[in-house]
Amino acid sequence: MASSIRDVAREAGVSVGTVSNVLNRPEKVSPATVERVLAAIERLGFVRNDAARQLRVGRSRSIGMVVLDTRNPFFTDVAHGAQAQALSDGYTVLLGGSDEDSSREVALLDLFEEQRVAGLLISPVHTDLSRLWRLREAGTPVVLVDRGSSDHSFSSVSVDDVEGGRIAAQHLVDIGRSRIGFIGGPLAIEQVAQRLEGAQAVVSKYRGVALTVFQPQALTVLEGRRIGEEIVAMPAATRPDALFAANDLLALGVIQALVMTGSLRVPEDIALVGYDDIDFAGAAVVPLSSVRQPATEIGATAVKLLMHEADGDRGPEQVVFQPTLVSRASTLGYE
Amino acid sequence: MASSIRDVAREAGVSVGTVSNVLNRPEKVSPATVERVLAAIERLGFVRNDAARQLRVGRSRSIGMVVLDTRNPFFTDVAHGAQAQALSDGYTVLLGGSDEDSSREVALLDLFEEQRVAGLLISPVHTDLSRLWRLREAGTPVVLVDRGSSDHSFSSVSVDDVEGGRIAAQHLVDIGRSRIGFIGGPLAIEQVAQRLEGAQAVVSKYRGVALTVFQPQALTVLEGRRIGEEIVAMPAATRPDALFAANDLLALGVIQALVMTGSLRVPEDIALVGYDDIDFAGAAVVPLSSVRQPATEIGATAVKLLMHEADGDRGPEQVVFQPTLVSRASTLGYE
DNA sequence: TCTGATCATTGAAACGCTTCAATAACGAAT
DNA sequence: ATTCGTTATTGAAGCGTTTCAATGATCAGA
Repeated sequence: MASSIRDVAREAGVSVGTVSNVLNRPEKVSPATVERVLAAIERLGFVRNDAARQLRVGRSRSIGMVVLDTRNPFFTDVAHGAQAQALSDGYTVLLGGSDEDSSREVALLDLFEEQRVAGLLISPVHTDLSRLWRLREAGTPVVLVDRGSSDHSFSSVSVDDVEGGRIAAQHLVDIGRSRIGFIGGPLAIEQVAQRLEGAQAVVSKYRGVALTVFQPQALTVLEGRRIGEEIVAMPAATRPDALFAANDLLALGVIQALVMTGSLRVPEDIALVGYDDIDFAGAAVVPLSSVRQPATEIGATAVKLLMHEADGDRGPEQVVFQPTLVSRASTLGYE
Repeated sequence: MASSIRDVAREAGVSVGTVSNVLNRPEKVSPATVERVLAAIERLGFVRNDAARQLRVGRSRSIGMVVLDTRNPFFTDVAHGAQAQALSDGYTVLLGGSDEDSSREVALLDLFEEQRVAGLLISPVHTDLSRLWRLREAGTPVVLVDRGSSDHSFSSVSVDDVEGGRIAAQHLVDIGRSRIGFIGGPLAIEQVAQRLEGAQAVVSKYRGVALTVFQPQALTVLEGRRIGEEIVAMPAATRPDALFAANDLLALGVIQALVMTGSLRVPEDIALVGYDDIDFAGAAVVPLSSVRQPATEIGATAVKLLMHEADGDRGPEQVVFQPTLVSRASTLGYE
C-alpha cells in the first residue's frame, strides 16, 4: 500500500509534524532534518495524499471551469489561458463541457461543489443564475466567462457581443449586401442572442436591408452544414446574399455545404462572416472573415478576477473586451 | 459554513451512519427515514465533501488523462470519447495537456498521483515508461493511449501508425509523385517516428522516389506555416512535389503558407496528406486528404481497458485500430 | 408466551493530513 | 550559575466521510 506521512516519520526518526513541516514550510526545519526526511520520502516512494490534505485544509487547489463546448477551439483557447494563469498562482483547472445542455451543466456544478473547488469559472447555458448565487453564498467565488453579469452582481469577463454583432453586420452592409442571414441558436444562449441583437440594430438602420434568422440546434460544424444545405436549397430570389454565423464552427460547416454542392460561390453569391477567429478560420476553403475575441486573455483574466474575489478585497469586477473584425476572402477581404 | 453529515443527522434525528446509508445504499434504509433525511439535506443545503469520502475510501472517482496537446482537435475528440465512456461507469475524466514537454508531463503525473486517481490514461511524450511502471506497482491502472506498448507490459489502445504512414506515402506514390517531403517532429514522439517509418518503407520500395524530412519544433499550425514558408523558398528542382504531414495541424499550417504566398498550387505543384482527419480538414482551402483515426472510439476503448485492469481479471490488453485514408482535393481526390 | 430470524438503526473507529500549543535544547546575556 | 529568548521538534486534536460489529425492534412460527 501507499505509505503515509506516519511511515515517513518512523523511517526518518522524527514526528509526523516535522514531516508535514518539511513538506509545507521547509524553512522552519533544520537543514539536517530536512535532508533526512527527504531521504526517507525517497526511500519509501511516499506521495502526499491530497484528499487528506484537502479535508484538513477545507478547500482544494483546483478551479472548476464549465464551458459550453470543450471541442470548440475558442473555448479550448480560453481554457488554455486560464490554465496558464492558474498554474502561476499554484492552482489547477478542472475543465468540463456542458455541451450547451443545462442538465450536464448542473451535473458539473454538483461535481465541483462536492470537490470544494477553490473557485468556479463558468460560461453558463442558463440565464438563471440562482444556483451560482447559492454557490457564492457558500463561499465559492464565481466568475462568469464570455458572458457579462447584467446586474453587476458577479465578476465577469466578457466580450461586447452586441458590438461584435454590429461590426459583423455593418461589414456585410458595407460590402453592399442587403439580404442578410443570421445563423445561430439556441437563442437561449446569451452570446448568440446578443450577437443577433447587434446585427439587428445595424440592419434596422438601413431601409432595403433585411435580416433572416436561421436557428441551428447547436453551435457545431455539423449543424452548420445542415443549415448550409438548407440555404442552398432556397429559391435564389429569397436566398440571403450574406451570412453572419454566430461562431466559426457553424461558418465552416456552412462553407463546406456551399462549396461541396458547388452551386454557390463565396463570396460572390454569398458572403460569410464567422465569429471567434479560431486558428482554422484562416485556412478554410475560402479564408473566413471573422470577429476576433482575445481567447487566452479572457481565460487568464477570468482567473485573475477569481483570485481577487477570493481575497475578498473588492466587490465584483466586470472586464469587457472589444471584438475586432478580421476581414478575409469570404467577405472580399484580402489576406 | 458548509454543513456536514453530522448536521444532517441531527436535523433529521438519526445517526450519521444512517445518513451515509441514505447517500450510498438507500435501499437499506426504510422509505420513511430516507424521506426525512432527504428533507433535512434539502433544508440544510448539504453537499457531500468528496475529499472526506475519498480519504476514507482510498481512491477517487476520477480518471487522470494526459494528452500531448489539449488544443489539438484529435485529442479533444479522444478525450470526449473517454469522458462519455467514463461517465457511464460513474467516473470523471481530468484532462491535462503536456504540450509535448516531459516536465509538464511529470508535473501532471505528480498531480494525479497525489489525487489518487482511479486510473491513468496517457499519451506519453517519453519513451521511458519507468514512472508509469511505478504508478502501476502502486496500484493505479495505466492505459497507454494512441501509443502501443511494444513489450505488451501495459494495456494500450493505439492506431497502427506505421501502416498509417504507409498508406499515406503509397497514396502519394500512386498519384505519381516522387519527391516526397515528410513533415513531423520532434521524432522523439513515437507516433511521429512510426508514421515516418511507414512512409520510408514505401519509398524504399520504389527507385526514383525519395523522402526528405522536415522537422518542426512542435505539431502545431504555426510550426506548419513556418515549414511551409521554408518549402516555398526552396529551389524548384529540389522542392518536394508531395508532402506528408504528421498531423492535420501541421498540414493546415503548410496549406496556409502555400496558398498565401500564391506561388505554388495544391495539388498541382505540391500534393498534401495530413493525419487525424480532424473536422476542419474537409473545410480547408484545399480540402485536405488525411489519414483517419477513430478518435472517440479510441478514448472510449481506453476507458474500457482501464476498467478491465482495475477489475484485475485479465492481464494487459492491446487494442490496435487500423487507420484509413480519406482522399480529398489536396491529393487530387474528389469530395 | 417464547425463540429465532430478519430488518433498521446506531455509534465508534479509522482514513492521512495540517495545525498549534507545549516542550526541549541551546546559547547569549546577566 | 541563572534567566531569558530563540529555534527546532513534538504529539494530539480534528477535518467529514464510510464501514461494520453491535443493538433494538418486529414478526412468524411453535
